[in-house]
Amino acid sequence: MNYWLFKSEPSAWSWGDQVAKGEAGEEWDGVRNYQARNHMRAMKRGDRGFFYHSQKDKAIVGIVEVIAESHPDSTTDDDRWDCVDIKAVQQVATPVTLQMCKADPRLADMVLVNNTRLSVQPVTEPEWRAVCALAGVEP
DNA sequence: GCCAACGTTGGC
DNA sequence: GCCAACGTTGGC
Repeated sequence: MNYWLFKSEPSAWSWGDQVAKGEAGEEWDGVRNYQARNHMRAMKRGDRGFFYHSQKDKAIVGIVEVIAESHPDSTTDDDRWDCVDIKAVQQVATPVTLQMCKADPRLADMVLVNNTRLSVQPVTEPEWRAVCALAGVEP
C-alpha cells in the first residue's frame, strides 16, 4: 500500500464535490504535469491519499482511496495525460493546515512543505501516520 | 493582488 | 540541446 496527496483548489473541485460522488468516485482529471501524472501511473487500487484544499483553506481535509488505476484522461485527446479515479473515504476530524505541517518536525521533508506547486504527491508511511495523528483519524 | 518558484514552449 | 520567454500555481 502506498500513500499520496491530491491537491485541489476548492472552487474548481472541493472535498464536498468529491463526497457527493460517493462510492462511484471521480476521475482526478485535468492534471497537465508530468511528475504528477507519473505519480498517478504508479498508483494501485486501494492506495490511500490525502485530499488537500489549496488557496483559501491550505489544509488536508479528507482521506481518499484509489478505485481505478491509471487510464486516459477523458478531458483531453492528448494521449500524454492519464489519471486515476478516487473516492472519498472519510472526512478528517481536524483539518491539518499547511502551517501545522511546516511546524511539525516529522513532516519537515514532506513534499507538500517543500514543493508547493506539485498537485499529486507521494506521502511516506511515517508522514501518513503523523498527519493522521494530527487529523484525529486512524492511519 | 503580488510575487516567487517552477514547468513548458519554442527559437536558435 | 540549450536557454530565454512565458504561463501557471499557490503561499503570503
